Amino acid sequence: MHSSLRNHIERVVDLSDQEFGYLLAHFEYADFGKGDLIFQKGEQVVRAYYIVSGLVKLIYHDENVNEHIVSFAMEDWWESDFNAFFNRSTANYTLKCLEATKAYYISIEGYEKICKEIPKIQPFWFQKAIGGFASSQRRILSLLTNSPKVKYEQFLKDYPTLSQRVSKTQIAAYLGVSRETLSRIYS
Amino acid sequence: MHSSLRNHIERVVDLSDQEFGYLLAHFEYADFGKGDLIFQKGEQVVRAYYIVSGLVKLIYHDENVNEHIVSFAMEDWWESDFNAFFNRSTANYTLKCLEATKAYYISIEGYEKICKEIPKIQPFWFQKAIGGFASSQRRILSLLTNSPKVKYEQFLKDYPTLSQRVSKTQIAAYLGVSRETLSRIYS
DNA sequence: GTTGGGTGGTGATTTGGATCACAATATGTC
DNA sequence: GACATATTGTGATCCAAATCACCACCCAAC
Repeated sequence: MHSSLRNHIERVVDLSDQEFGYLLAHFEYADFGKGDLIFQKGEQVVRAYYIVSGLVKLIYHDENVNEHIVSFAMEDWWESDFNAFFNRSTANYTLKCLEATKAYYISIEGYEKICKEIPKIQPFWFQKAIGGFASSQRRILSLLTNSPKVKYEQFLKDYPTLSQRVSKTQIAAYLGVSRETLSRIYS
Repeated sequence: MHSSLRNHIERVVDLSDQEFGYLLAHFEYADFGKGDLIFQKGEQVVRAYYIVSGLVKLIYHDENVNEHIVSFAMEDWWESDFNAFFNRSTANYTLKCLEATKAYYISIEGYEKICKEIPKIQPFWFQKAIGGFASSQRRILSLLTNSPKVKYEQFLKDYPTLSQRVSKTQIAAYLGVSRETLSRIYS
């Protein structure tokens, strides 16, 4: 259980048992059912989630209530409306479970406390942020550049496990392609 | 000259004269002409640039040598192939000047040294990273969601000054819309 | 069982935007 | 000044993908 989170962090920075214990004390653990909303657009308190098991999607609803997928996240990934989280503002996105999901979560206060008390963890967060930024840029380029077919192939290549757990409908929404077009690509 | 960089950083963290002096010693200053390539795809040493004046674009060339615009950057913005920079890998993108540009730049070694010697600067970098990530997500949503017209309107709203300095052709490439379509939007 | 929501394949039709083509200004530079 | 080069507008044509419309599943809930 914890070991998942600990291993995850220790891929970047080493922690003593004591340090990890202190860190863990700032997290809480939650269990969500399939279809649950972890947080919704407009909510005040946004937390950052480390997913132990399960699968979630971060979505944006436009004024026509169409749903757009900002990102997926599964085991060993972090997810949140990070803009809202770090700026203590209200959520712009909604986080919904596609599968039953177990996760650790932390508040912004907890996060800041940890950074202050265990400063050596800061590079860990920074690396996550850079990774997220880089993969967003990759996705932007894919959206700008690629045909639906290539977008889909790249998705399969980049996220082989994810692509087997998410419905084609969801993948289509993520790629910005209609469900029908996606279906016709590989048939 | 320096004051620009100093003000920029001090919007997030306060620095003593001594600290800023130490920091500045790790930067170099460069002057580029219009059309110059600051770095190119495939290059080994990638630096991070703080732009004092001028305007640049970060571009990606696909296999058909079509040019796609990852981002623009102007005064008071940072730019680099940050993935290459932080991972010490070769550039995936090319950075080209759209105007004559003056910039401070730093190597990854310099960056790491500063972080170590003046740890209180770390939140500054982190905030930049989060900001970049959030705006990338916004752009992804815009690409997924909006019509060319709305994309353009949002661009004008988000980057009023930038939109007056960049040619329509460049804006069209940034938005993922053809030059002709963009032209027809507002005529 | 049966009802119903989610999923996925596929045909027919429509359309928004790409592409092609050309003209008219700028802008630059030798 | 004159010649090349970017920039923008605009018409005509084309096509890839969206949309609309059905049907066939698969499962989960009652």
